[in-house]
Amino acid sequence: MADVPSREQILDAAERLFSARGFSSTTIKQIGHAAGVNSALLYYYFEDKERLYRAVLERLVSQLVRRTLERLKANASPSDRIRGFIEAQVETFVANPELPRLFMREMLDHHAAHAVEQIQHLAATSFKALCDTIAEGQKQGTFRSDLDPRFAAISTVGQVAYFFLARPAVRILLATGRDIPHQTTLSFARHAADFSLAALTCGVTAERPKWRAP
Amino acid sequence: MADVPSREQILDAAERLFSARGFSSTTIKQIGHAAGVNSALLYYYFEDKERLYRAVLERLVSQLVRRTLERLKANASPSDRIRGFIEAQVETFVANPELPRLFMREMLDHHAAHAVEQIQHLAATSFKALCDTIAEGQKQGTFRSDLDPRFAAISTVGQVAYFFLARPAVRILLATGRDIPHQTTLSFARHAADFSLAALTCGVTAERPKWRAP
DNA sequence: GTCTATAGGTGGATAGAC
DNA sequence: GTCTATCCACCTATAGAC
Repeated sequence: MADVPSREQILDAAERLFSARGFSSTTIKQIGHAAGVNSALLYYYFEDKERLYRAVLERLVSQLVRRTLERLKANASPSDRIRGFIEAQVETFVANPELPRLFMREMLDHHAAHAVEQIQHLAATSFKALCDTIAEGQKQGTFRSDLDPRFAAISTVGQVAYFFLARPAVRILLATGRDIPHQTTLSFARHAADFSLAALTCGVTAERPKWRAP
Repeated sequence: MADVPSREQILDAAERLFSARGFSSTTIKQIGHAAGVNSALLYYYFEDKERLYRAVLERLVSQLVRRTLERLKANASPSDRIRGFIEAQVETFVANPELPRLFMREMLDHHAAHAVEQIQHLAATSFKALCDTIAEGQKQGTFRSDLDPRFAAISTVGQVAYFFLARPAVRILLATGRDIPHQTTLSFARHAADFSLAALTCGVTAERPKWRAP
């Protein structure tokens, strides 16, 4: 708490506040206070509020990309790699509960956007790789081929992301207390993998693709 | 454009702006301008900015609840009702692109929350009803019984919600232009129903449930 | 009902001492 | 590097004329 450089403390505090309250309702003074430094100091390390925000996003996104790509490149069957992808996604979200929220906020705000590049990076790497894995499984005959692999990728990622994003609704539905127990999160991770793989492998036959690029 | 009462115009403008920019970065003056009235008039119709926000949320949530419940109560098989639910969700989101965004923002902000009641209402009615439909399908033997119906409901709702929420990422992945064509949205709706039903019906046997309440 | 004008407060950012 | 003090812009909300 004491020996951490101020710059890091500022980034950590900003990460927490931006994801909890969003960009515009977080004030420079709040961040300074949470980081235990004077708010004027933020301008010593960062040009302005927006640059600070971008620095926070970059740290987080690179982490997610790295972790998910690792698992997808493993030398395993498409099914196992998809399981690995979902595990990596959940692990990253558990370790960094701010990430999905901050990321979703950024997408919601993207019209007045700050960080479209990060989103593009994520979509072009991690998301794309999942997509390719599904397509490979289809080519091998492991997965049913009448699904658009890109749609299937959205479904796979979406259900997990939603679990973490829609916590208030999820908590009510699961009737958990103020917090969702870690065990429940792990159960859902397993469920999500089962659900996606069931959908992907259900009724596999050698029929030709029915979907075409929209 | 001319004969619409000011109150409605204000609500419409507020709905658009709040969902596009969020609560705190939308200003009273922006809303007044977009509604074509003086910003001071907002205080004639609404006590303050937050009450206006709540009024917007209430309108939207009641709409979604009504539409989805209609379909789930129809006198059809669980599979058909789930298809109907997804269709209703997509139709509502298409007709009201602001809804999912505003709703997600509200969930992200729920720590400093304005409208927890609406979220609870939605979770306790629409979401719960989907859950019950899945459980019914399991009891009938149509759906595999080794899935937690609540988890399956989250997966079902989540993939559709994510498609609408993560538009910047989806656009890049699908390589569409600035907008996602309506046809693509319809295709995804069909996909989502196929995906969920495949996952729910895959390998149906008379085995006993493997999941237990978390 | 709808407007003009403005009070009162807060936020981002800078200057400059230490 | 870190702080104090402060400027200016802008935002919510109100007072009061029409």
